[in-house]
Amino acid sequence: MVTIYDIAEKANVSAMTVSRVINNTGRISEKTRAKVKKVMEELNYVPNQMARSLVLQQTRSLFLLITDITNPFYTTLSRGAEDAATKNGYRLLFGNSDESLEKEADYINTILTTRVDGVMIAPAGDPSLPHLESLKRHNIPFVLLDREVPGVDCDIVLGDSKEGARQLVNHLAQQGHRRIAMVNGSDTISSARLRLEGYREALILNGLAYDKTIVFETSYGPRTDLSEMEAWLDSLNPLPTAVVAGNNVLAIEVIRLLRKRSLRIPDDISIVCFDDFGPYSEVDPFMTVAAQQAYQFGYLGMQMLIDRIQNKDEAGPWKKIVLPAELLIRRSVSTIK
Amino acid sequence: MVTIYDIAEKANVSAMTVSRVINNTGRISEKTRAKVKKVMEELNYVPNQMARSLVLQQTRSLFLLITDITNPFYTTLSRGAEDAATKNGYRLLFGNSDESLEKEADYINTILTTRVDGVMIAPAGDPSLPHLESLKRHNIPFVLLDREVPGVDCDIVLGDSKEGARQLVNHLAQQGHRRIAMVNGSDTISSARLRLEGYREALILNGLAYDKTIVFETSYGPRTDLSEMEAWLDSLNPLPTAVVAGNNVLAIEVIRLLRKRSLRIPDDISIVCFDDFGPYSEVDPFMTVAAQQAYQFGYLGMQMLIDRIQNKDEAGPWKKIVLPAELLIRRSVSTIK
DNA sequence: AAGTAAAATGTTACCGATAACTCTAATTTA
DNA sequence: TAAATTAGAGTTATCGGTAACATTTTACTT
Repeated sequence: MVTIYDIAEKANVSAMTVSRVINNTGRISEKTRAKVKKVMEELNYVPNQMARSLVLQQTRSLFLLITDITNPFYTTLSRGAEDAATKNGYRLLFGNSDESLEKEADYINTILTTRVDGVMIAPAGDPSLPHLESLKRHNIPFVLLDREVPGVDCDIVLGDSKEGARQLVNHLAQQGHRRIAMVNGSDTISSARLRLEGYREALILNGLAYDKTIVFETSYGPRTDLSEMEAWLDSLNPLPTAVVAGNNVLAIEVIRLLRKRSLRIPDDISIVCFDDFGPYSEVDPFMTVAAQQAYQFGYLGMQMLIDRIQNKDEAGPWKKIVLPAELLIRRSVSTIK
Repeated sequence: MVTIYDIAEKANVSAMTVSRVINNTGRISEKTRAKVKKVMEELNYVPNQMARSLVLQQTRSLFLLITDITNPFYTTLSRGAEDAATKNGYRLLFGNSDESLEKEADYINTILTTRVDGVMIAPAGDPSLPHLESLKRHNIPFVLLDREVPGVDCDIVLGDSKEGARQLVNHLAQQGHRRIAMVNGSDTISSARLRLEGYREALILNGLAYDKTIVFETSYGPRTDLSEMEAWLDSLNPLPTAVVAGNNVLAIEVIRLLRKRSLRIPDDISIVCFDDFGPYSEVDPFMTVAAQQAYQFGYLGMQMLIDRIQNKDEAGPWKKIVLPAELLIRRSVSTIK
């Protein structure tokens, strides 16, 4: 491995002079600068970021931890985050926790040991609290995405889950649906709680009763085994005329089960969900959704994070951005006379 | 920041003893070990990976560079890579080059300066050559994904692009299509060249002429401006009865343009493409595709990479894995009498 | 009880960079 | 022309760990 000492020796200067050329600091004569640069090229020199970070006590890199890399909500969010990070001269690294607290813990460990300058994180849920406390303890600035965690004060970007759920249910009610089921993410996740609340409130506002036997709670992430969900679905008698899914992944899984039973959508049963399907909705604009501004989640969150990092001393009040969801009416809901 | 020296002082031992406790190396009495561990907990000690990597000359982390984080082919591939990396005790970092040579160069720089142990990379194209040479020069093991780069010898995982394209065209021909257009990725990308070749060969085998005016070449990645593609589409007279898209992203963009013209699929025009849409095909199994084994790309590639890293000295011959594509017939192709 | 092997711990140097300070030669100023 | 700046370098210490070697304890032999 070529080091600044190798360069220094070959160029007949001190290592410090090489460092100055690399970083464009201090005073260097044009002649020496040229000489050093030439040697660097000749030897294919690449600075060692670890050595540098060790002394500088900063890495110029940020971390984005999402819970499902195959979910277009998060990949679109990632693009927003990436754009904002790059624009500000930061390197962005990604991690995927898979909605798992254990994987999240591993990534938190990576984050702490590699001393990144800041973190954007979609927490696995309320039990992520110790992970976030750990970040706090070690003074690593972070921004929460999409999910609040009780007991944690920080900058955060949220979607308006309650209002989004209300819109979905209102739409179904307006189309004449009276028996509306819900498949939702875990109760330990703030957005799931709010979506359930919105669902409930909208039911009542539309003169419908809330019936907890037609609400199924599970994980937001894709599961390998659908049998539990299947058992729940089979237990419903009569079948609901519509299902609200807590996110796009759940919607797909419900659809898979419905297809298995040869139930047609929307003829036999209607379905709506949170989050759009990225570009794939265009292939066939089928699902009626409450679309969230995924790109903005990432972009705005990243701006907040960088802001926080660069003004670490000032420590203004915590900021909270709430982005509204938009109801996109497509073909997955039937009208009931 | 708490260091091993802080621990050492408080526990009344030397820094080396602390290091030994952390790494479970050397001989330590149970009493000291317990004492040191207690102090580490009290002070919330987290090892500094940079300092460690600096002396160990290895990071235990790998890098995966993909070209489109919003493409389900790559996100599914990522999951495969992640699983294989985690299983082997490696940390995996992701980067997204967006099919851009410049962004790729930035990531290569990150890779070199951060001294990761190995890299899996879907190169932006043939012009990625210098980037890969750079990795070689600095002795960083890498595995290529999905795309060959002339002039580079290395381990690689490929899809059978030629055969996949043949299958798509054969299917169209069997359904009676005679005028089959193609929208393809850049000629600087090996998979695009092979897909074009497969398309061409299959045309001829089906007694159809190859007409280069109905082949449009562009980037695989999503573009913000569709006007060029639109102009090409408008120039086609008569309109082809079917379009083969070089990947899923291109298929979506073609569909967007066709919809804009109120052309119905498959009634007015049929479309097929390479790569499936991940779970989203389930929402509405619409598009007939040559599905690639995305997860396997990542998983097998990662295994090769780790193998190469762990047997760096042995240096066996370069390995090449070619994964077949599977034709999934759905509803986007009409039958012409 | 003295000698020795094994176990437990400590010392020193180094990984590759940069900050802070020092030094020398050239240039400016009075 | 001597004194004071200033430009252009170099020296040394340090970031937080670990390897290799050195040393001290402890346990075991005879």
